[in-house]
Amino acid sequence: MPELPEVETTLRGIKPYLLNNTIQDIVVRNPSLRWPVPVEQLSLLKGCIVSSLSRRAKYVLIHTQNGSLILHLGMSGSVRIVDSSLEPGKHDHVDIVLNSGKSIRFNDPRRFGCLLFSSSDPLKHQLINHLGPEPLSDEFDAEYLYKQSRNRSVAVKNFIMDGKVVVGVGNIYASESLFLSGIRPTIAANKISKPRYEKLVASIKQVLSKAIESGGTSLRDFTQSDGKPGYFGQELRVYGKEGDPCPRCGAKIKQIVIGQRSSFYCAKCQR
DNA sequence: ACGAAGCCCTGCAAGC
DNA sequence: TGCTTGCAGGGCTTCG
Repeated sequence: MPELPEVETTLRGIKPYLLNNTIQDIVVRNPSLRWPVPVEQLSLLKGCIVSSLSRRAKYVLIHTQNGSLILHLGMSGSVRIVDSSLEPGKHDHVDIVLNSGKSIRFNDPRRFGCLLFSSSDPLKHQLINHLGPEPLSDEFDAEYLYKQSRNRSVAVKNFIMDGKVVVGVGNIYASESLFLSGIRPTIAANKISKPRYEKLVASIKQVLSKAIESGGTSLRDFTQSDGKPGYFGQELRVYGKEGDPCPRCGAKIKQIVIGQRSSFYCAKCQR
C-alpha cells in the first residue's frame, strides 16, 4: 500500500542506481498489470541513458532521450535493486536491466500497479495531466482547498482523497491528517470553514513530510530483500486502531466506512 | 457536473 | 487440517 511517502522513498532509493546509467534491456515476464505493459515501446529505451528521475503524484517518472517510463506501484507494488543474475521470484513482473549488472526489479502481487511509456513529456500523459497540485507544494494551501470545496458536498475525507483536488493523500494519511486537525471525516467538504482548512492543510503537509522522513530511514537499503514499505513502522495515531484509546483524549477510536474505504477517527476530538 | 458504486487482483485472516 | 468466504485498497470507469 504505497502512499506518497513510500513512492517518494522508492524514487530516492532507485535514483543512485539509475541516474546516468544505461538501460540494457527491459524484461517483461508478465505484462498484465493495471494496464498492459507496452513491451514494444519499452524496447525503444534499450541503450538509453537515464537522464533524470522525478515524481508526480504517486507516479515515478524515469526520463531518457527516447522517452520516459511511467511507474505506479498500485497498492502492493514495490521495487528492489538486485544483481541481474538473481533468479526472479513470484510476482517479479518486470526488470529494468542496467549495464552496471544491476536490475530494478518490479514486484506486484495484486497487479494494481502499472508501467507505461511516454514518448514526450509524461506530465502530458492522460493519466497525469488532469491531476491536482502536489500536497507539499506552495500551490496547495488553505485558500486553494477552501475554494475547491465550496460546491462539494462529499465527505471531507473523500474530498482530500480526490486526485483532482490534491494528489498523494491516500486512505491512511487521510485519516491521520483529519485526526491531527480535529475534523470529523464524514463532514461535507463545503461545510468546513477556512480556518479549519488552514489546519487541515498544515496537517496533511506535516503527516506526509514526516512519513517521508521516516520512510527514508526504514527504506534506505534497496538491495535488501525485505524492502518493506516504511509506514508500518511509523506512528499512526488512528489508522487501524479501532477500539484503542485516542492518543489525545483516551476515548475509543471508531472505525466506519466512507466511500467504501475504512476510516478511523475519535468521536470526541474530531467534530 | 457531481457523487456513488463497480471493478481489477491476490494474500491473508476468519469462519466452518 | 483444509476448504470457503470476506476483506483490503488506488484510481479509473461506469452508472444514476
